[in-house]
Amino acid sequence: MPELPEVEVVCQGLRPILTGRTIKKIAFSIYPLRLPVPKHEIKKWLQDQQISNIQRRAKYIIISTHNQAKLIIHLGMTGKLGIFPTASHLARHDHLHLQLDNETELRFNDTRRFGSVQIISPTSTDEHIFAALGPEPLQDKLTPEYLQKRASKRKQPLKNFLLDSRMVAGIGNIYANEIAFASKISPQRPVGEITLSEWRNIITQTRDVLKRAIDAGGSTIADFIGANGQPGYFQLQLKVYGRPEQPCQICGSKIKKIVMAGRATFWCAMCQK
DNA sequence: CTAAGCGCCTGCATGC
DNA sequence: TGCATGCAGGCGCTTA
Repeated sequence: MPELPEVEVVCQGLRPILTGRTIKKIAFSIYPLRLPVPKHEIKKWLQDQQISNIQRRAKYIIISTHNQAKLIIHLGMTGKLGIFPTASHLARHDHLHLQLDNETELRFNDTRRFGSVQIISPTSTDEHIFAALGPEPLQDKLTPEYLQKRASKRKQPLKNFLLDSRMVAGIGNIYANEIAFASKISPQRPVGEITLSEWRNIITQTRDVLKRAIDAGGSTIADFIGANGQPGYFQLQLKVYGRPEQPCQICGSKIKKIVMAGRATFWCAMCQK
């Protein structure tokens, strides 16, 4: 499910619910996630701590506590977070639950276990989890000049470049496709030859696509808080992703599908050059 | 340094 | 009905 907009919606939904709550009890499943779960450290730093804030960086969810610890959750491909009554049954693939001081608990469920749960201790200045990440697409640090510089002399296709979190943070396969379409640039165009004004437009389109997706997901926050954790009706607005052989909404020619960097890639060969 | 490929997992749709 | 195959929205590691 989750790319930047979905993760942002999750953070927005969790913020008013979790902020100010105290973590009373922490438990884990026996299954490993993609990275080793530091169970002992998590209990050590989060037990009986009050939650101070919920933030997002790239696709990471950051749950901060008053002792300056940070719980870092990545949803991977199939991760979900939800709030449930403490008394309710755990579901298959629930891997972490944080019992709160109001008879509810936060549960992390991840079928494929591509997600991760990490902790940054209060004393640590080590933020290596985030060290290599490029700028947030919705923040001012992302500029046309920056992108042109990172792209210079590279032959890498635009779509692969957009998917590289070291260049820009948080863009996944769906939105890389949608951004290339909105920018009218082929996903296969080598980034080294993209002009400054094209980069300016790519940034504009990126922000537009992501913001509209966040807004669409935002309307379903109430759903996700309950049982099913399925944010987002933005899929109804997707122009190319998942629409092979269907007519382009701009020119009517058939949407093409190929595989790039091992990922499904969709585009309109008429509109995107 | 860049760029591509693989593996980690489960579940679902499809075709025989 | 069963079984094999391919595919899925991420990302870190290895290889060239």
